[in-house]
Amino acid sequence: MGHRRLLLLDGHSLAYRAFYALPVENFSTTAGQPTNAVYGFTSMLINALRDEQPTHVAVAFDVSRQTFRTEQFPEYKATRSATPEEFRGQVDLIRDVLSALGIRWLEQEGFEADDIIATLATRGAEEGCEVLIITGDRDTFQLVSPQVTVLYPRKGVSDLARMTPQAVEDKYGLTPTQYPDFAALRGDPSDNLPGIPGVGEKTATKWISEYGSLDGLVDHVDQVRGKVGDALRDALPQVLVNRSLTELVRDVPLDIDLADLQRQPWEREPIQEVFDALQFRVLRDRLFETLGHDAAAPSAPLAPAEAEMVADGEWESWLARHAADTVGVFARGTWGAGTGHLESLALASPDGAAAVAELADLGQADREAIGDWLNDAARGKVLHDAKGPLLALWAEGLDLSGLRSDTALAAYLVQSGQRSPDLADLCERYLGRSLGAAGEAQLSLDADPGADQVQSAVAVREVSAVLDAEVSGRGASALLHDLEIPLERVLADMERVGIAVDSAGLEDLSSQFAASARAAEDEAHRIVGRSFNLGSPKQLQEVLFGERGLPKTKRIKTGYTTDAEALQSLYARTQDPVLEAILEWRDWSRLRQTVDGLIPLVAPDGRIHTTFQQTVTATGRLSSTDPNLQNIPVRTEAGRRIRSCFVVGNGFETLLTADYSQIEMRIMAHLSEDAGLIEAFAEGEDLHTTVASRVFRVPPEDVDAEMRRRIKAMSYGLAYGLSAYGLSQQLGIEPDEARVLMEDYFARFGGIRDYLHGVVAEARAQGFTETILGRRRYLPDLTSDNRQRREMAERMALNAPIQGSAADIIKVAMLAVHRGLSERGLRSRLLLQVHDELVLDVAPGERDAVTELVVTSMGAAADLRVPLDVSVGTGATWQEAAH
DNA sequence: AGCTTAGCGA
DNA sequence: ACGTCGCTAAGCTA
Repeated sequence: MGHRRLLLLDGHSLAYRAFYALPVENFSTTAGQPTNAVYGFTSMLINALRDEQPTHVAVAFDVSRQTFRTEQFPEYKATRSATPEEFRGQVDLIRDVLSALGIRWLEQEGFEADDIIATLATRGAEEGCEVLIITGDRDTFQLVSPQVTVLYPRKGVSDLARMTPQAVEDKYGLTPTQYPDFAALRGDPSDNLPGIPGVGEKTATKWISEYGSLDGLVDHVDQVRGKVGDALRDALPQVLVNRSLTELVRDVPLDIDLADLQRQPWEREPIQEVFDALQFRVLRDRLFETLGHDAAAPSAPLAPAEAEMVADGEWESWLARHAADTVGVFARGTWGAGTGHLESLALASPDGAAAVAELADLGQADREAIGDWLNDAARGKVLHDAKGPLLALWAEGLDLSGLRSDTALAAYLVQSGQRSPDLADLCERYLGRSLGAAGEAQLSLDADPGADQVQSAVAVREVSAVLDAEVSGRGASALLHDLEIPLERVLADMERVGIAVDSAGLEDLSSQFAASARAAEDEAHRIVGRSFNLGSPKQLQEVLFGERGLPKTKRIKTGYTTDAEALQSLYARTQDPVLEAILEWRDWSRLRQTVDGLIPLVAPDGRIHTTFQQTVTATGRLSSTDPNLQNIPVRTEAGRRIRSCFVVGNGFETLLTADYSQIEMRIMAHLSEDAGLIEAFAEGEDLHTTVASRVFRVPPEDVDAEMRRRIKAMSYGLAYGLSAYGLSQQLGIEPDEARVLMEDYFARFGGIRDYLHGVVAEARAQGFTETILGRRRYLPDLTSDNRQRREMAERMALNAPIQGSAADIIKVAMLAVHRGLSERGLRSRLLLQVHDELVLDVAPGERDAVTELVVTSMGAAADLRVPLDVSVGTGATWQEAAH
């Protein structure tokens, strides 16, 4: 066995050091959680792992202030001020970091972290380990020996003094064993240990070196002359108390062996997750760099598969021999914006055979053989993120049937909430193997250039087997195989088709919006009397709060907010005309920006082909990128002019939009089984008016606009975990008034309150929430000691089943619509999904059939305790089709 | 290049 | 601190 090196850290002391060394305003998450202590601690830890290369690591924490020392001396550390608010919670975050890194942390009731460290250091040294201790507490200097070194932060978190026996002597003129004697004489203000009047470090050192130890000094205490001698004799009892408190306990009962502290192979995923949550990007990269060089770290590469050379004309027979169920396929090529280009396909057969087909090199017969195989639904394939390859295949005139699984979709269902999984990550996680090690071999000349691809194809096969079992174990097989996988093809189709736009109309809007923005900008500059960049929050703050002396708004990281809400309230108070001009400029330039973002994305076919992301949201929704067509303006007249530029396609009769009305409240009614809410839907009148009439106990006709507005905000807010405070803010009423409103609401709709409480309790017990189709969202923070994190998780738990079930339902509807169109031989086609809305191009003569199909499909997508109401509109533009 | 602010949608 | 889920653009900072 090689040389063992044990690294011990004092969690609390280092966290405190970091907390005071790093400005909290520079270290917090966007959610406002301070992270300076976590950052500083983690940074020190990473540096130590890198520089010291320990084989064993442990971190010790204090449990509480009550220890055997406070029993002996109640004043011990009594003058320490209360823990600052910003520090609290950060220790838990440090523990999260340690857990992710696989590093053990220890605490023991009645003892301080120092005692645990002393115990482990003593044991380690006895067993022949080299021991390194990082702590901000100088009492540990007594542990220093030839085997034990203390690393003591001089200042900040990066400058550590290396305290060897020699270094202790150089600094204090004393040996490490003499140090606690010296400390007892000197006293320690931070621990509230009194010193001796007139005796400082100099005298204390002199005495200890003269008499060798505190015991020696006590034996000769009568010989000490002068006033300090009297002071010493007076204070002697206290000095002895000091000495016993300073002595570290070296035999704390710890249920742990040195072997338990051995460094574990690290897992990328939990580390990624924790560091992402803390928003430690740089630190994360530094960590991976550091750990990447660890001997223990990298897992064995996936066994390299030999790619067979398939001769010209031999593909049909190769496929017949090898391509049984289920072949891993890895496509190389490019794709996006509804199209693509395929370079090659790597195939990995279950019999171990593998081959690569370079599309450009294929003869006619081979191409047909591969095309037939791809199209044969009876011969199964698995891919990773098949939507892109599917687009590329289509662009090559090929197609794909028999997609048995998709590792990206399976991984998404198993661990949503994580960023979209790439194949290498999955390989690492589910096979414990690394992917891409073949890349090194590629540097040599005789390396097989297809090795990487083949390896990926093998990985897809193997990962898929593990993941599918995992999915099945969670009861999510139907969700994967009957919903997400078939939907992938529907989305590819929607992307391929795209939606037609009126490019000239967009160009017009761009110049109109630009002109209006310019006018507002000129006006703002004129009022201020000089030119400045309206788009710069920084300059805007200078102008508003500096030059014009307007009252300060809500604080943000970089000063004071200038968001629209704040500017409007400022305007209401000050009537400063520049605020109007700024807001107007913002509106126009935002519109122009939206339009200018669309124009370059219009494809040569006159259509915009967005990309739907199927594996990014935490709740199961789709998202849309390049461009995002799920946030095209609709609320203002000018915004709707943009919608008017999305038009019916050439050769089609009309656009059709269909949306669910109040789907989230309907899901709430279903899940909560609240009789009142179910009845309110059954009545079919205006929902918010009906609910308001019950809450306010007045007939529906007496519900005025304000009552309806409040109830609507309340109803929707509930699904998001709205607090009384939040409701009061939104409605512009007092928190007490909002609280009364909530109480009245729940008095009539108690089922909702019970459901909301229940969903959080259940999620806390199970660790996850579930949608009506069994889509899970894991929320480990529900049991966090950190209130902010816990409450955030609770709101997510309230919302996820509702938002996620709505996503499930419209996905089911999309499959039904897509299938219905093709089964009925209709030419109309799905274009867009906007969470609760579908947009279609309707072919001539198909309006009634499509309307019927869409309404039926959407209405029947789920069997809820309330009906699913669908409203439909048609028109030449997206705007006209709205209803 | 990455973070922050702002703002659009459901 | 105080309602969820997204995406994009611009300015600013390193």
